[in-house]
Amino acid sequence: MSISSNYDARTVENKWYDYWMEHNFFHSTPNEKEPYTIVIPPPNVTGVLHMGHMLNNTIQDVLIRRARLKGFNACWVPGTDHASIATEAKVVAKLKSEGINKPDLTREEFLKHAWDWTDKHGGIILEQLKKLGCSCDWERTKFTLDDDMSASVVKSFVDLYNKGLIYRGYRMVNWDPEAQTTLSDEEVIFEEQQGKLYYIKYKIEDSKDTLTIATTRPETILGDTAICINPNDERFVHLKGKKAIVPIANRIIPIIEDEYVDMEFGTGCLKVTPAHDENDKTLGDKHNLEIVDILNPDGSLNSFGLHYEGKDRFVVRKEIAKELEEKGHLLKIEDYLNKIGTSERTKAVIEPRLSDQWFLKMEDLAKPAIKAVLETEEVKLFPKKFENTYRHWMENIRDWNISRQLWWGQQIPAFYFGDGKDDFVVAETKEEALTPAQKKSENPQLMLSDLQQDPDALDTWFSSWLWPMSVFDGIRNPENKEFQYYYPTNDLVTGPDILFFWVARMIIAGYEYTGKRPFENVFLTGLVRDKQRRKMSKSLGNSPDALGLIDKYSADGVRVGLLLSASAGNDLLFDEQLCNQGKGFANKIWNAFRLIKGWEVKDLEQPNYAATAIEWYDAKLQSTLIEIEDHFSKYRISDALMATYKLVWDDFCSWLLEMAKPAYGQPIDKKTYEAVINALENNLKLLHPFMPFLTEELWQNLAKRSPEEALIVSQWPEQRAANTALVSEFEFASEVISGIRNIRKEKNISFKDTINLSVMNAENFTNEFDSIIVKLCHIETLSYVTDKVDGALSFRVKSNEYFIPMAGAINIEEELEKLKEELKYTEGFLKSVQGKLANERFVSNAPEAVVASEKSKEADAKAKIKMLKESILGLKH
RNA sequence: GGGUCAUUAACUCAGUUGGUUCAGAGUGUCACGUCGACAACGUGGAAGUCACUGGUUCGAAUCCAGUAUGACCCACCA
Repeated sequence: MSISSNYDARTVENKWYDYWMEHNFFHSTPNEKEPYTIVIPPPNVTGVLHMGHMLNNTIQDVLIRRARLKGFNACWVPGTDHASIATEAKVVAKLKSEGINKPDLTREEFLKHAWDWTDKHGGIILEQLKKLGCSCDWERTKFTLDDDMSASVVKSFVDLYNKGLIYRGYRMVNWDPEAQTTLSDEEVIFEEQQGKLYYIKYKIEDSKDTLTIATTRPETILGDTAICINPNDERFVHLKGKKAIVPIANRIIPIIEDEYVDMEFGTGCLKVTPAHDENDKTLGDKHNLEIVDILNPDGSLNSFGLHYEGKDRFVVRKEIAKELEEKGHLLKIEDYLNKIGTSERTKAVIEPRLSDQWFLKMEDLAKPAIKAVLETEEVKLFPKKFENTYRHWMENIRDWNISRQLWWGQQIPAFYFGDGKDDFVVAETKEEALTPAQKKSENPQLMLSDLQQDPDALDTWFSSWLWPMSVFDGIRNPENKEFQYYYPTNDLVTGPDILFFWVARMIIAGYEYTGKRPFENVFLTGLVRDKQRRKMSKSLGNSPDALGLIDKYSADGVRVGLLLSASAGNDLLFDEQLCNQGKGFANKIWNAFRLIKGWEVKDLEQPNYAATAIEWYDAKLQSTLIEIEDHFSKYRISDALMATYKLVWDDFCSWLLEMAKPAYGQPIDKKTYEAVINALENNLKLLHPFMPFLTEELWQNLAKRSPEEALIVSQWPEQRAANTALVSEFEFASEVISGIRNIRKEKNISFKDTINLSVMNAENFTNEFDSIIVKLCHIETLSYVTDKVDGALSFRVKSNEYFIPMAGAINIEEELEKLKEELKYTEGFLKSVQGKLANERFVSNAPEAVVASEKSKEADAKAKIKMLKESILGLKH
């Protein structure tokens, strides 16, 4: 038989994914087993896989596959998000490229286009996740705009409204002039930008006096309705009670007084534009100022902009500065660095704008969610440092603007029957709205056709905050069997960038609707960056093509590469090189398999070395299992992988296989063979969550297996007490082996030549490993001696001394030098230990165990010094 | 402006409540080795005043204070 020395992942990966699907291994239904549930952070329905998705979905798959192996009923619910603003923007742009303007379409026509777009591009990302090996329960795939999901959202809106938590208010909101919708505070990203501060001179009515204000947005003077000064500012006493004239507009506005004005900043005079600034709005309300809104929804000026009407705000800014200058109103312009709010999605500069919107009161809702994370720890964040961020946001939470001037999303279930401020009712459907509307309007003749539904849609996050519940229909039908079984879910894996958008709100919704946490553990992955620490982004072009990587390095290789760099809680610097390491690892395992498969098995006596090797490996596996378990419990996925990596590469391949393998061309005994196969199978189980494809391939190649015996549904190795004594004895033996290898290296003794070894066993070390030492170091005879061997190369492990007789090869000077070095070091070490022990405060204050260990160090060092001195004397003679 | 976190080998990171033989890993690098699973390999080596300055302690990478640098979060200063 011949097996290629290169592992061919491509055909293998497709084959096993199909096999798993065919046998329905990803599908879960409630049963008597304990559930382990993850709901996917739903990616944008029309998005494509990027590195961030690859990372967090690989982690989820690792967790799910491990849980499956550990005997849980593992259920990973996949799905996509309708991403209202992002998707609507894409559809609008696409229509525009076809010469269609959104305002020319009816809602129904537009939605038809949007659904066409979604059907065409939707779900591509889910197909890509399959290539990555994700074992999602595809039968449960959900979309946030599915009928049942939307019904849940509408139901919760009505419910929260009836509880008095949702209200409609005329407020200052964040306006995105490009998408022409409002945004929640969280969707506004502040960016530092180099701007200018314009100093503008205003005339005072019936006076020759002037005053100067400073502003970064000179176009807004057209919306000024007052000038504000600090009442304590002595510089402006003469202005009190006077009126100022707005340049260009020549409107007369009052000069008001308020301590809000910072006398130190700018000129000490503040222009008040209540329509375009939140603070000014507050001032305006306080002083009953007029509100002059100068902007159209698209960011151009309206009729209050006078001759600038129809021009964009940024164009006007330049032109009005020029006009002010020409008319002598502009004193100076300074460079000024300030923070500008921009839209998270469209990047457009946000305008504060007054409008009627829907809000959700957050303060009381947040309380149980604060408690769960910070007090009871019912919900745990990993890494823990995010608890501070969470606390800060939650304790300063503001009401959530949930309405969007978009069509793509759940339409707000509010129905208007008149033009008055309160002429509406909230109900799940228009039909249900009718009776209450008739009552409220005191008009029993009111008909369905008289009701107008609010045109706005809900914020996407107002649907995804229900996700862990709504995917199991827990909002509409909380008593259903599935919801009762799968909820609360176990782990949530997502990025810290949506901690507020999504995670915190899910916790809030979970407690509000079920009184329970939505999940127990939140693992916040780092952001994927490139080697220069830059964020991966489309515009920088530094984000590798996900599928291209899989094609190049195999899905297993990419998974390993990503996880190797994903240390807990840190951003990860992605380096393609690591995927290559993953690919190399797969090849290493493949070749170990090849070696084993190539052995001829016979009914032979098991050699001593093999028996010992196998016993040791079993102990090593057990101690590693404990270590892996610990890493997983702390979500240190990369450490768990590294522990597995070392177990397989170093302990299994480099040690066990070298120890157990028969001489070239010789057969192997059955007992050893079976034990090695068993060891390999255990390794495959540990590796499976990280490298599902390769491991299933080898598993199925090792034996003929029925579908029920597939690796994906096998059992995680049983954990027993580890024989730690054996593990540490082996470490001693491995030091002996290294010592011998070192000497071979230094003296250029080829591995093909046999050598002899004499041991002066001062440590009384077990001879259990002798047969292994003989085998791995190609030793002719191993003997124990009580006296030093003359004319031999030597090395020491603790106070044991090892001799390799080598006529003519000994350089006395060199050997002496080596011994002296070791002596010098050991003496220095002894001195420091004795120093500690001579310190009475140490002896009396330090714990007993620490003192005892120092004493044994002292004894060891003394023994070694004695031995070294004897050796030096021996050589000198 | 407020806050959080970081700073350990060339790179990426571990280092649990201060205390086992002079601080560990992976990668990279260097030397040697192509033979018998694998050169995507094997064996071995080099490489760190634990950012800096003080302090607490018998003992500090670990605790405290300050400084520097960086990252992130929050915030309405015109």
